[in-house]
Amino acid sequence: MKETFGEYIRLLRTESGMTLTQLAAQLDLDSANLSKIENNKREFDEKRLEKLASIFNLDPKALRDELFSEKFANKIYTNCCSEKALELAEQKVKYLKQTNVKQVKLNF
Amino acid sequence: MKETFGEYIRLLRTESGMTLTQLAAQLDLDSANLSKIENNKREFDEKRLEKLASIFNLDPKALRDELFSEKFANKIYTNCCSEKALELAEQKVKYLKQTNVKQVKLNF
DNA sequence: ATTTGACTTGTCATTTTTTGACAAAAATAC
DNA sequence: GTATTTTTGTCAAAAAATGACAAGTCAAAT
Repeated sequence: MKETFGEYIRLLRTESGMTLTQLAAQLDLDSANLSKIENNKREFDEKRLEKLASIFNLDPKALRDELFSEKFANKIYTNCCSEKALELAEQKVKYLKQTNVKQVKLNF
Repeated sequence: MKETFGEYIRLLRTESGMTLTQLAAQLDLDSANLSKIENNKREFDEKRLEKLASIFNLDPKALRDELFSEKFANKIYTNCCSEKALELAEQKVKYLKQTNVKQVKLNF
């Protein structure tokens, strides 16, 4: 059972005793928007992943997986597709890697 | 081992002896753009899922899962995040459902 | 060799979505 | 009370997806 990415950030932030404004500044972000992120009203932008990781001394790779898992879960939750999509995705990743399909990079 | 969504459409189409133009017309889509979809250069638009399912007599639910799994796999493949994200996503979906978090609907 | 039909690729204006920014309202602390 | 922190709403600007069309390749048929 995992919290959302926003809840995770909030946890990290409050544990380290920072205010929204303080963390937002470090992330080069408006505090109002960080608030929305923590409350699942906005997505955390990929481009701030590295900075977030370094602020809290987290493994950037792991954090990236956290962020994308968030996006996947969100997709499933709000688009009435089943968890089966996740299993299928696992197969597809294998297929893509094996065949080296040139795939366009899409933005979620 | 699964083909991409585009390859799947192409399979369905050629098996039923249709041309790009014919299928595109049924999907209310430009044939050039359908070509791109089949070649993984564009995404298939969600709003055409129902129509696609009915044309080929497929289960709309299953087709939807196929489409989203495609998006997930694509994300992982082009964004250097690991398959771990899929497992994490599974947990998160459970969490979201359990806590009924109000989540914004985001577009991938 | 030319035509025809099927498919591919590139481009671009329009539309849609996301983002950053700011103001103002709640909530919380002092 | 006032100050600080957080939340919410809004909106213009930026970014991304989409539809549309022109021009290209290729193979088969004649």
